[in-house]
Amino acid sequence: MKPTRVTNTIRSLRFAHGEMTQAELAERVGVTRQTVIAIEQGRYSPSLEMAFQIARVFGVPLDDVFQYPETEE
Amino acid sequence: MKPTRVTNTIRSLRFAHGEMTQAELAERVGVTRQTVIAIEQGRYSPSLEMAFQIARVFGVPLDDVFQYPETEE
DNA sequence: CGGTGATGTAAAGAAAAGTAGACATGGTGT
DNA sequence: ACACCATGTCTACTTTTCTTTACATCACCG
Repeated sequence: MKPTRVTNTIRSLRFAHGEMTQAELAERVGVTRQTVIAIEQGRYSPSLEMAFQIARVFGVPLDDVFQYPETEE
Repeated sequence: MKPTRVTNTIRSLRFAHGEMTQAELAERVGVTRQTVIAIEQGRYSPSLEMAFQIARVFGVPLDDVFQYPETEE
């Protein structure tokens, strides 16, 4: 399982939105808590669909949640 | 295989960028031509990582390439 | 006509993402 | 001490994404 290059600010956004728990975010997005943990820790990059859903929960554009660094293979 | 809710403007962007072929886009993004075809046709939504790479090839923000409709479960 | 390049389809399989359940830990509150 | 809750880990499993190969079609050009 290669770690993804995509980083995110989910943890900050959760706290900025009323101490939202991982479980609550998972439920709102429609995935399991396991998945939220893995994404938040950057263990793998989510599907584009899930990325959009997460951004929507926080009411921010996708780029505010996920960042992609310069291409350095 | 449920079709994704995510739509995209890859085809237009390819033509807007000097008649770029699917094969060339695939090579630039680092995936196969098959994958480009499937994404372009919306048969499934790409990984967030690939979405970022495609946007980068065209030099536009991710939202210019991919759109996510209102949540209608 | 024959050849080439761009696009599309299909199937098998590998790889990554996502699920489900069990269990561990640290904090907080009673 | 005990219960509770949020977080995290692990394993095994299913689903989706992506690859590889092969072949079909269409337009264009010689």
